[in-house]
Amino acid sequence: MPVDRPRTTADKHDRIIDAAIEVFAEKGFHHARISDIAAKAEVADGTIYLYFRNKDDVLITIFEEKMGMLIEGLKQSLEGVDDPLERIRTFARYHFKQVKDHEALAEVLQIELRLSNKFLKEYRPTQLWEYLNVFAGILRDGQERGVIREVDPFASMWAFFGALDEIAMQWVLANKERKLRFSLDASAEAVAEIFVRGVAANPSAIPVATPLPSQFESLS
Amino acid sequence: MPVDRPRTTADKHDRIIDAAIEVFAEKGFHHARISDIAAKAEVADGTIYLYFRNKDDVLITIFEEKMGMLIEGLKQSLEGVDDPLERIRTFARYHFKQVKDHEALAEVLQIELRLSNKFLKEYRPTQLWEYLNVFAGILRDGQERGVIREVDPFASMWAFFGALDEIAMQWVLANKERKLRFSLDASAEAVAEIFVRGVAANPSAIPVATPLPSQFESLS
Amino acid sequence: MPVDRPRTTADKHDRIIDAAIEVFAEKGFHHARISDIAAKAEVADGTIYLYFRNKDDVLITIFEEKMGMLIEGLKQSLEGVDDPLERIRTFARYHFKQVKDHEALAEVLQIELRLSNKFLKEYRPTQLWEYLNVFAGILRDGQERGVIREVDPFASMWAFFGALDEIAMQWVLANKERKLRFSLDASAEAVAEIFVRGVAANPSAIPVATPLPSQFESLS
Amino acid sequence: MPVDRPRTTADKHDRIIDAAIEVFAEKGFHHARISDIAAKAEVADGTIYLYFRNKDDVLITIFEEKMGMLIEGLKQSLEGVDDPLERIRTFARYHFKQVKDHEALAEVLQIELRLSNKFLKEYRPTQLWEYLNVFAGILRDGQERGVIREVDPFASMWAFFGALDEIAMQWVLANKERKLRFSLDASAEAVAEIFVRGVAANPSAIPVATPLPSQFESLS
DNA sequence: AATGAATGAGCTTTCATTCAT
DNA sequence: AATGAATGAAAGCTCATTCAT
Repeated sequence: MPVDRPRTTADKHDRIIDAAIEVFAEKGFHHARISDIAAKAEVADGTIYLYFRNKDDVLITIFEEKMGMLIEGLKQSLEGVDDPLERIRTFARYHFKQVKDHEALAEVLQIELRLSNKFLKEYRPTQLWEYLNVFAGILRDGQERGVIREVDPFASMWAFFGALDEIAMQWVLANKERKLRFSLDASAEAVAEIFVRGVAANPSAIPVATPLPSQFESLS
Repeated sequence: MPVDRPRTTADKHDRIIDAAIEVFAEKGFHHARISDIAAKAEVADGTIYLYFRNKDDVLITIFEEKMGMLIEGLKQSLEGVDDPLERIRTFARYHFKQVKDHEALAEVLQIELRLSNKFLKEYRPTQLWEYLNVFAGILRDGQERGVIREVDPFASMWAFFGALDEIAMQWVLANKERKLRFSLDASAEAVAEIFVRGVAANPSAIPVATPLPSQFESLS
Repeated sequence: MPVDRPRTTADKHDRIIDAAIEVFAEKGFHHARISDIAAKAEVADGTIYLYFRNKDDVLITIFEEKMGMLIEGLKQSLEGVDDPLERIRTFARYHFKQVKDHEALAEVLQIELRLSNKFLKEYRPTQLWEYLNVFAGILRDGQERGVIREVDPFASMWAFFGALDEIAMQWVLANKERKLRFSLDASAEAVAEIFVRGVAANPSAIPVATPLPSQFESLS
Repeated sequence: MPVDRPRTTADKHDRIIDAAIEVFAEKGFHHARISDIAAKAEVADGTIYLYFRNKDDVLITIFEEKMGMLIEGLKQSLEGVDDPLERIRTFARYHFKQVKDHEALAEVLQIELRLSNKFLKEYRPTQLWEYLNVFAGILRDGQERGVIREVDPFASMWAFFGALDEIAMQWVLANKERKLRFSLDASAEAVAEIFVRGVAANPSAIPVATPLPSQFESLS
């Protein structure tokens, strides 16, 4: 019964991923050195290349694995919610909650990932589409039920994601610089409300919610 | 009427900017060499440093100068339009028209600019805020007139921009790879319609437009 | 009668030389830019090339002109001194006095000049030889008079200069760093005494001077 | 008994140092490229940076390691010599012998090292002080024995080194240009004799040596 | 599987110098 | 004589990746 085998277990893959998230968040993808990640994961530099093709692959893998988890979580969050319009709200709330709950990961996914040539220009983010397809599915379902008007699910889905993403981006950047952060919760409601009413077949039937206060003033 | 005055005029600044846009769009910011830009602008490498601090400064300057022009153009486009909801539609149409009309520039502003550490992490894009403030102004004006409901102008503005930007991004990326492009015109209408209804005080009064067809299928 | 012609006089040559001494002393020869010198001399960059072949030429000219003055001064200092041994002492005292009285110039001549490839490897410092020949002359004269023994004037001259120069160098470096400086006056006496006795035909006849105290302790 | 083991041994440090001495002597420190050194040492450019911080560090390391050896050798040379005055002569002879026996190294230490900003302005040449302290030690010992008069060991030490160094410098420069070289052996005796008599308590007791002929004529 | 020493490609930027005005 | 905008050469260093052990 081996005592003191603190990190021997072959969880090297995970250790590298976790180390990379921290290092990328701290120094940025471009300034992060493989040797930094290796040191933090307590493996040799070369070992990283047994698990990943190259530095970009580490970043991409972070994206894929974490997106997989996010998709799972999203689906779970939506499980108990039936009304398509309420599902839209749930989606927005879930999205921002993840950003708030996983700062380092959010920084990597929001910022560093976008700074990668490979990701932006060559990679097909299948996982992202799957994530967004959940939204398109909500719309299609709502359209079948007659709750949502005839909107193009694809255009709407990208617009929705763009809105969530931009606000998440601003929040992460502000958070990174320790500037006064605006409320992500309020943002979730605001964005959700615009889209709910924007796609609803009968927007007049939607009860007017009192908007949560205090938004973004500090940024302009 | 001077024919063939190849490089006499002291418009070196503009020549460098224009050359840089082409080179950045073609090779990407990171792979673009100063000497590439200099060659295309028909100046010496060192001359670029008489007009710009460094490579990043060239990129940032492209952003600032072109955004200045876009803001001007946007304001002109809105001049004849009175109805706040119609102004939202005009904004969206204008935004996408610029993307379509200036491919190289759009590629630089959509892609290369985002790949710049300096821009993303250090630069305060005042011009972007000014651009977006036009949208916030539309909302405030509409709220005063009672046409637009109580939405947070800031959150809405970022959501609106995020939606436009994401779709523009997808279009530019698809365009870059010569993949079948979806219709930006249709997207403009779709996004505009969501936001118009999303922020309208009385959405039921908005006539249902027949959505333009054919969206995004090629991307998924 | 021209009023207010502060710098119009065609003393540009001198203005450039003086500016260069200051700039070289302050930033070092390598880091000094021609434009720095031009700015301080209040002339255009190109103007410097009307008066000097290149940057090295400015440095060399400083050496030549200032050495010319030093040689003159040295000869004047020696004028009233007849005894060859005393002339050696006078030489040493004069050398160190110049170092102490002209800090910026000393820094340029002691440090920056030596850092110049051109000066060290290509230039024939005729002026330096003339300066040292004064010492060789003292020796030869002393030998004719029988006061100085059969030493090789050339070897002795370089040894003497080396000794003066090394101590001057240490003092300038210490002075530059604002470290506690040792006494140049005491050093003059010490070095002079070694050489006086070292070359004297009859050293026993030389009265033993009480050495000045406090030397160099701070440097080791 | 392995013949032909060209680069297997992990003596890369030494190989780089030796290559650097040759390259620095041949092309000068400033014109020597890292790739030149790497090629001569038969390692990759980057390998040099595994062993040295930068180009200056290579130069400084040459100084430190070689000075360490010189100090050792000096101490050995002095081992059998008891008389302080004779020890001074031994010091001078040793110094010049090293210059003559290691031409490339002498060129680097005499010339290139002095052309280095880092070395001249920032570096504290501890090893040099140790080398010179040997001389100061000789003086102190001689003073205790009453053989050497009351001279300041510090001033004398720098003067002695300056004298040796200047003559070595002139010889190396002349040697470099293939000009007629003067005799370093004769110079050793000449300089030694000046300092021996210069610091001796009883110079009259020193037998007059016939000076070695032919000095320096070719230089003036 | 793991290591880590070794590799080598890649390019911005400065600034002395020129020369048209 | 004077200007100063324009030129263009030149190389150190980093670090992702490899591969012998």
